[in-house]
Amino acid sequence: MGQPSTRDTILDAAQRIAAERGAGRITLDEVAKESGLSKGGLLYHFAGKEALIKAMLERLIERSSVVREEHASSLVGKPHATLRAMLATRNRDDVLDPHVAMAILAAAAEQPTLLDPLRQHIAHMREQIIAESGDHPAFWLLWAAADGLLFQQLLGVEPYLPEQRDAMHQQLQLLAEGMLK
Amino acid sequence: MGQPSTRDTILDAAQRIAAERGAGRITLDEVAKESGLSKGGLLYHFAGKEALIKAMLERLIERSSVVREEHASSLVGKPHATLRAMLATRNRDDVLDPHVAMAILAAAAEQPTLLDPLRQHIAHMREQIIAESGDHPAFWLLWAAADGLLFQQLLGVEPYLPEQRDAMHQQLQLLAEGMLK
DNA sequence: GATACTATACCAACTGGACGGTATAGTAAA
DNA sequence: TTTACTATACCGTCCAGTTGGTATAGTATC
Repeated sequence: MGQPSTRDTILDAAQRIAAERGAGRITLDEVAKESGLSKGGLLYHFAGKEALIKAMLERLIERSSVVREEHASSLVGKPHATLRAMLATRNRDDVLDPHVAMAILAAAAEQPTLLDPLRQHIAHMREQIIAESGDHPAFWLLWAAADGLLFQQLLGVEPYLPEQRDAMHQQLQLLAEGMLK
Repeated sequence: MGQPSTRDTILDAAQRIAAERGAGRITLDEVAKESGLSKGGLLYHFAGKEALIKAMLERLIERSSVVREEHASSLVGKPHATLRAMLATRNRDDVLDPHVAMAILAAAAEQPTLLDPLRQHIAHMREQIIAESGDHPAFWLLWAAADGLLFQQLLGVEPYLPEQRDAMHQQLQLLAEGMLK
């Protein structure tokens, strides 16, 4: 593996700030300092703050796709591979730091179009699942449950105990097995 | 019914701004103007912006509680009344405007303790459900699915089609009926 | 019933800091 | 000569919060 591109260095820095100091601390000045660049250098790579956040989101989507597709490829032959892979990899927080997710959420609150790349990705996955498994409401309900567990964790509003978290995801997969069979 | 208190007038104004102009437009100046008060007058009633948002959240919680308890009381005798009521009233957006929810989410991104009233409310509902129905992971999974549908709607990241939304909620309640028996 | 005082509910103007973005001049490497 | 920066200074705007004051209503006192 070669050294990361400057772009990635910047995105790493932005993520580090979000994770360690909170979503609200992602300012151009701070990101520049954290990435060891000047502000001018930072703005050379990203047209503005919005572009920076959008790039963070896009990288996140790509990475989670890689993880999911990796998992899906281990399920070859079995039915509902994409759906299963989604449910199985949704809770891996090595790919989505809560603080980073909150940073994107906060930005999306003021700029809804920012989530467009995500919406596109979702539409794509929807198509893939339909092609693989058909279009049944139960599938979307499983998806919603997975999203629910994720959002509850992100916002710290789980009704269950923290140590139950993994059990909840297992439970969901168990339920899915039953429904998909 | 008497005229609303100034506090409520202010909270109404803030919600209106969020709903009509977007979450990012809730500034003290705008809320003051919209509520027909001066900024000083506004700050007489709320110690600061955080207090204002917190009050919005608290009023939202209270209102949704009223709706839910109303529904629950129509289920007297039947088992799992609270859980059923939660699932049945979760999708009523007359009580939670998406933009208002986003405003609170955005604020929570920078000030996580802001959601504490919500966390307390959740803990309370958890206890109530456990007392009524016991502590079974399946219950929390139903809750997660309801939250998932809600968050997907708030963020506009539903995998299903918009016109399927109500059907999804019905589907969830159907599933719940099966699980709760 | 006039006077003094207090609490409540505001208003208008201002301050100060944060922050996104721009500008400029220069450097180093390929 | 283009690409990829550094360094620094600066601008404009937004916006939370402060300050010092006013109007009104009520209460207590003499």
